[in-house]
Order: sequence, then C-alpha cells, then structure tokens
Amino acid sequence: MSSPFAPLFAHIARYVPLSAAEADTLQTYLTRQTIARKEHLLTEGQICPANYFVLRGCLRTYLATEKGNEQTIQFGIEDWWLTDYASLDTQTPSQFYIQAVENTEVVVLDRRVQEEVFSRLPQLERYFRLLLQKSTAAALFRIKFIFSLSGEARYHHFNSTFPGFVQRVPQYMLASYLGFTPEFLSKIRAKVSHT
Amino acid sequence: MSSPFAPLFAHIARYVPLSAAEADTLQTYLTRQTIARKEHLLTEGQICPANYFVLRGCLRTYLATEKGNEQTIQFGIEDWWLTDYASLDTQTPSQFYIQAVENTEVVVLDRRVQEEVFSRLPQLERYFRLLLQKSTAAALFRIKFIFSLSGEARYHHFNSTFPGFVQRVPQYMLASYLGFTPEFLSKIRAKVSHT
DNA sequence: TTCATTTCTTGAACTAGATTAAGTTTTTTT
DNA sequence: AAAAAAACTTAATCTAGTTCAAGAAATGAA
Repeated sequence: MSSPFAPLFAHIARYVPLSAAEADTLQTYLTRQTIARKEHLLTEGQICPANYFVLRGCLRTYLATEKGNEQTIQFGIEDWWLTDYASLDTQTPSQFYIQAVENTEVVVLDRRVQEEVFSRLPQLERYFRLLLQKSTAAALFRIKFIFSLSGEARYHHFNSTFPGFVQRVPQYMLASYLGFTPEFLSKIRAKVSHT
Repeated sequence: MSSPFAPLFAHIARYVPLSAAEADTLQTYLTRQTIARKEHLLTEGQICPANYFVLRGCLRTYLATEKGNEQTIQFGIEDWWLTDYASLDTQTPSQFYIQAVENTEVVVLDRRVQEEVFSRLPQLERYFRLLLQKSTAAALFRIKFIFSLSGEARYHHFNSTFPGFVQRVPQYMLASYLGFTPEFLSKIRAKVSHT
C-alpha cells in the first residue's frame, strides 16, 4: 500500500481490523499537512481545528504562563495523535499552543467531520476509545511520577523510558515538561557527566 | 424508571441515545456493589477487575510511595467512572489502590465482559469514547495547574472549582492530591482564617 | 565565514515547601 | 461515657529547586 496515510493505517491495524473498503472511506476524510519547525497548528484563543497524527517529526503542546514562560505539557512523535480535546469537544477557545518542534508531517482529521467518520466506521471509534484508554492511563502515570519522584529522578526516568528523545528537543522544552527550570536541568547533566 | 442503575442510565443519556431495549441489554452485564469506608476495590499487585461507576459516595485512587506515604492521584464522586486502565487494558498487576473514602455504592462493569458489551452496543462505546476525551482533557488541565500554580494557588483553585468537596475528604488525602504535605495545607488554612 | 540569535552553563543568593516532633482536637470503637 | 485511634495544628529547622545575572557555546542566516 502506498497511500500517503500508510503509517496511520498500519497503526490502526494494531488495534482494530479495518477492511480495504473502510480504509478507502476513511481516506476521504483525511488530509495531510506539512508544518515547518516552530510553526503552530493551534494558538491560544483559537478553537482547535483538528486531531493530528504525526507521520514524521515532533509536536508539542504548551501554554504561556503568567510570568511569560512556556510550559510544555505534552510531546507527540511518530504514531501519536495530538489535539486539545477540551477545545475540540466543546468548540471553545483553546488555552494551549500546538507547535512543531521539528519540521513535521501530520495527518489531519478535521473536527467538522470527526463524529461523522465515527458513525460510518465503528471500528475507528473503537480504535480511538482504545487509544484514549491508553492516554488516560499514561496521564495517571505522569501524575504519579510528578508527585513521587524528585526532579532529578524524573529526568533519569524519562531518559531511560524514551532513550534518544532528549537529543530531539531543546533542553528548555524538556525542563518545563519535567517540571523544573532549564538551569536546574543543566546542573543535573553536569552532575552526571562528572561521574 | 426504578432500575438500581437509573443514575447511570441518566448519565449515559446525557451523551448518547440509548433505547429501552439497549438499556435492558446493558443491564444484564452490570452488577451493583456496596463498599464500606476504607475498604478497597483494587489493591496494588492485583489485576484491576472492573470499571466502577459511583452511584453514591466517594472513591479515590492512590499509590504507596517508597517513603511509606499514600499519594492520592484521583477522586471519583457521584456520576464518575473510576478504574486503572493500565491494568484493565493489559491484564497486568496494578500499581494503584482504589479505596472508598465514604461508604459507597458503585455499578460494576467487569473487565471480562467490557469488550463484549461494546460490540453489542456501539452507542455505549461512543459514550465511553466521549468520557475518555473529557478525562484526557481534564488530565492535561491538571498537569497545567500542577506546573503553573503554587501549592497555595492550587488549593484555592480546587476549592472554587469543587466547592464543598473539601469537607468530604480528610485533609491529608486532599493535600497529597494537590501535591503537598498535610502540614502545608494546615498553614494555608490558618492563613485564610486569619484574614 | 562572519554576525546574530538562540540555547546552554555556572555560581551566588534566595524561597516555597518538606521534615521532624510534640501537642491538640476530632472521630470511632467499645 | 471512656478509651483509643485517627486527623489536624504549630513551630523550628532544613533542602530541593528557583531566580538572577553574566558568560560560553552552538546553531542559523546572509
């Protein structure tokens, strides 16, 4: 299969069976989009336009804090869906930004067709239910780590869970994702390399 | 309708239409369970047996930290589903406890029938997909608050978002849910009442 | 290859919140 | 109603991580 959506279909197949006819139907609802590094798919105040599946590259969700910093709350790499469900579900302005960390290619499932696709393809609804169960579980684990590990321990845990990922993002983004300052991350790394 | 599951059916109806026949079908998969205060529905090391809908009372999910403390990561009151999806999905031992904070009555959807119900009742699968979208959104907001507000600000925010809830749980549970110590919560309250 | 911008590092002073410990109040059990 | 257990408070001391500031290194643009 040489569809431009092939990696998505492969991902779906890992969760639910999807016939060729169903894949064709789904295809008519999807588009592809390329975003250059630092460009935004979503900006604070905007209604989140779609759900995005990363084909290549890396996205992040962040928010602007009152002190003028960016707080990264989520990364999305290959084979991950990323969106702001709060805004998508209720058609209300988002409090977040979704930005490309690298030059990125995504599959776009527009919010205006999402419910219609689910009605036509119950298997796809199941696929999303299963993914959402996974991400709900992941969010609980994230909260567990935030509250039960020190900053330094969170960094090491993240590194061993996602080896190599540290190289893909600027340290200040990773620091805010892990819940501390870039200066503190710098100190952790200095400590490690002196060992 | 005087089904013992009436509050659940009412909740479902807020998200998807469910015919009387479908409600009957669903009913055959559900049971009811009463749990006394401090009893557990799930213990660390056990495979999570079910998804629980709170009819009356209050549940919490917590974990035992290395230092011997309990870290509350989630509360569930009336009209909320609570489970450990990580354990439920993969049939692996849970890292969490689910405990009744008050004497509590729940509807039980056993893990062994869950997927079968969804196959027979696509509307129910949609209902859960919608709920999971909400809880994914809520988890992101939670992470946002953890990282962008001070402990004191998190307490005040929680209080104004869930007025009255503070009275229902021991302060040490709330403190760990909010990510600080009971002593610190005590100081916050002292500060407020001296105003 | 140079200039400009962005990212990363280091150190000193500081603070939000933890820890420890003892006493008080409230709730539960008998 | 008394005793026991659980929950909450207060205060002194301590520390993980912040803030601020200035310089060094890496990256990108021209």
